[in-house]
Amino acid sequence: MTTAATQPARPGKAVRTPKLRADATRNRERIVLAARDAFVELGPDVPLDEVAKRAGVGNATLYRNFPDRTALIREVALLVKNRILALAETAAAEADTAGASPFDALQRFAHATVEEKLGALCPLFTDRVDPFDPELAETRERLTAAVGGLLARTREAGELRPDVDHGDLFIAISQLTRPLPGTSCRLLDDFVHRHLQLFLDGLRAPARSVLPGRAATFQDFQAHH
Amino acid sequence: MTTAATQPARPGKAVRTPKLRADATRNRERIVLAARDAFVELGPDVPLDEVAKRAGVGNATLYRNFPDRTALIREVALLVKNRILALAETAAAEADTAGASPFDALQRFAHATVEEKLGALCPLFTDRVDPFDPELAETRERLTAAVGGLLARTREAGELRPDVDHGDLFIAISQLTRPLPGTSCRLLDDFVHRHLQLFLDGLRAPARSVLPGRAATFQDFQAHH
Amino acid sequence: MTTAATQPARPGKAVRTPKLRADATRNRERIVLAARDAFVELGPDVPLDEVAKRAGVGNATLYRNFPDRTALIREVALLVKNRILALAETAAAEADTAGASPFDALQRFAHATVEEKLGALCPLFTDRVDPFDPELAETRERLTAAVGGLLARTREAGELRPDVDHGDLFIAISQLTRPLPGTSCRLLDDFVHRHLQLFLDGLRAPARSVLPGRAATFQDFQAHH
Amino acid sequence: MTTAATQPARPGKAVRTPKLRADATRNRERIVLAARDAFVELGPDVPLDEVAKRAGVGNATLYRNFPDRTALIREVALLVKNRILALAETAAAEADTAGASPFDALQRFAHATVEEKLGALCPLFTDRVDPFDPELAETRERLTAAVGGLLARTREAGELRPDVDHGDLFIAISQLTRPLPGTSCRLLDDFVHRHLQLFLDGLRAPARSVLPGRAATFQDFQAHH
DNA sequence: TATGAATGAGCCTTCATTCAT
DNA sequence: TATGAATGAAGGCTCATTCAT
Repeated sequence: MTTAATQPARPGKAVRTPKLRADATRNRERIVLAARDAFVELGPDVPLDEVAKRAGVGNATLYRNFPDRTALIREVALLVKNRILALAETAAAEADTAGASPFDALQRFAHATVEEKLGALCPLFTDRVDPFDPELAETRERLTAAVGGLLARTREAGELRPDVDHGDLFIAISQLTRPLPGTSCRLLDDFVHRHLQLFLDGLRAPARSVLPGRAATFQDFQAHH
Repeated sequence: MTTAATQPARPGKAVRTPKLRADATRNRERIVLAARDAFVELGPDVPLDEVAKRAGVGNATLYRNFPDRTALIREVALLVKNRILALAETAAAEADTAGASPFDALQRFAHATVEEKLGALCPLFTDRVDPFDPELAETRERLTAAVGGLLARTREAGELRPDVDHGDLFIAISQLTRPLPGTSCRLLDDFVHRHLQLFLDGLRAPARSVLPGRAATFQDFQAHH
Repeated sequence: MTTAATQPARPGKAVRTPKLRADATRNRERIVLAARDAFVELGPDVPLDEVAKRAGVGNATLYRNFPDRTALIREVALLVKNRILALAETAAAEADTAGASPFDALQRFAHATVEEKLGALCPLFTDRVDPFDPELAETRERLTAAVGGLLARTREAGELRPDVDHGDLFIAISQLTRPLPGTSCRLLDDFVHRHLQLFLDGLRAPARSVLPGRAATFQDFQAHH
Repeated sequence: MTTAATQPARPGKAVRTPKLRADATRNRERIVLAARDAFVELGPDVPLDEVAKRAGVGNATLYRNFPDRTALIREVALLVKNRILALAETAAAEADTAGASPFDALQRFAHATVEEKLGALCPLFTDRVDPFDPELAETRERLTAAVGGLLARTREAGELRPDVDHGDLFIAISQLTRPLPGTSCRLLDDFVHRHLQLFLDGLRAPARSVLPGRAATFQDFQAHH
């Protein structure tokens, strides 16, 4: 989806070009996946040589594809956000199903993002990706829309306290699920879902307190992540 | 002779004897405070030269006082834990006041730990301090006792859901209030108290869900922090 | 594929394949030789940056090839021991020649080791190389065998006092020829062969004294060097 | 002997001055002795703080007495040379005793210098002390005279080969007894006297070889040590 | 004067990034 | 294009030397 729409019809030398491009694309993907895993396991300061080794490519190949760490992070961000977008769209659909509890869909979505390592990867997104990057912006908008729909549906069903917004959800999820640096995040995993659930319980209507500050929007989440 | 009990009453030359030592002690303190702030702002990998610069001393002076990063972290941990201990003891006392709501005391304590940067400093405590350090152990025990009393009181008052323990509180607080590395944590501060409050709302009795896993004890918190 | 046996007969592109590797190998060799010379001239604590500069490479290149000082020392040790082994084997052959004086061969060998800087490099071998390193062990065994044969032959010829062994020879040679640290060893060279000769005169049968202690074996030499 | 001839007769304030001077002198001596031992055990690069600690004084006291490492080395050199001078004078006297073997006296002297760590300390003397230092020069001359007499006596007795001189003796002794850097010199001590004896056997008349080069004088030894 | 503390310079090592094949 | 190698710029830490008490 990233750099896809290449001319398949061109004759001549082009016949060999797609072959190479397939290889290159394969390499790109392996690097991005390796980077995501390395970031999750070793933290955002993992040496890029380590990423290259995990991807099974030379370090220079990594640099050829991603001129610097920021460019690689951008790709990981895109990957993760797209996967979370898919989860959000699924959850939104579930929430719209007749007879279903929108809050249940919301909860499933929240817990599912943990598996996508949203928390582990958030540190990457901070002030290291261009906030005006168009492709990221598009994903962001679609994610905002999907989660916005989900929340709206939940609110309409009277299950969500009215004084919270998308940003509150995302910021809190990413905070609660963020592993300690240098720790293989297994340690935390024992309690992540537990504390996330406590937070979700706090989101449920009726509100049990008056919240300080204002509701966080997706903009606020972006500002951080 | 090492630290405090210098003759307060004696005038004259006697005041000059501890003078140099006073200077050194002052330096130690400045370094620890600078370290705490630097850790909070720049994360646990902040160059020690940066800490020295902030403290206004040469880097070797830092190394003279703290042979390595671990020793410095230990001192910061001690400082922070002692300050939080004081907060916990205050809160426990408030909770015992007739007519007061123990949960209110708990909430005030939780929000107060944010100002002490509990979350910012937790990453330091992980596998970087000796878990058997006696001084740290003592502080830990006193902290466990104080918070344990506070929670017990709250539980007895029927304000706390029964399926949570100290560890849940500390782990979640430290996660929710942990700033992103490299971010001046002002960004997060806008929402920290808000999301902490949502979590506290989730802690209130009656429980709104069945929590997965088991209650986290202070041991679990220590294992991480 | 690693080192040598590249197709010598094949023309064309095949010659280019090992090219880069040849470059790297060349670099390794330059580093080892530069290290040997630097160790000889400046002593075993010479800054590795100095070695890198002499080799004409960046310091990180040195570290890429030799992860630490020990690894570099190991390579120098191997180089020197192999060169001395060659001398010993030559001398052993000469000693076996009919009509030749085995003691003369021994003396030529001893003086030749001076040019190989045995003494200059011995300090490196002490407790800085793994005593169980297999490659070093093999060289050591072959060296022991060659010199042992040479000494046995000399002893049989009645030219060597009977109360000495290999270790006495090696320890004394390395001591007598060891330059002062920080001294370009030219100063010493004027007298090294002279004093070595005096020592060799002392080795000659018949013994002119009763030696204290016991004969030093190659093990003893290894223990030091 | 170094800074001794202080006016004992002066009245007035001077009565307290000698007291202090005695203290200071005591400190100087302790520092020099500690330095000698530290040099022997840890090598010529031992941190001066280590020397100060061994001497039981603050590091600044060391610097007050010896402005830099060179000055301290000079004092150690003086101390050691004076002690060896005493040995040489004793040996010369023994050599002159009717019926005694001058070569035996020479041998005893040579072995005795080992205990004075001549070899261990020689590296200090190299290009780190001023060759024109008058006090050192005086000691040197007296040492030359004493050993010269001893050698002359031995030569006259027909026990010493005629083609060697003082320098040969001193250079070889210091080489043979020099410990490996970083090694507590116990390791070497097992064999030092043994190899020194072999060298002495080589010195004995009649000469068993033609020596290369020229006889080394005390000047040559000084050039190195 | 003697001392503990402070300082700056230097070496080892790692890592992001570039180069040559 | 993909690769292994090379590079330089930091950061951690030690030590000789100076300062302030």
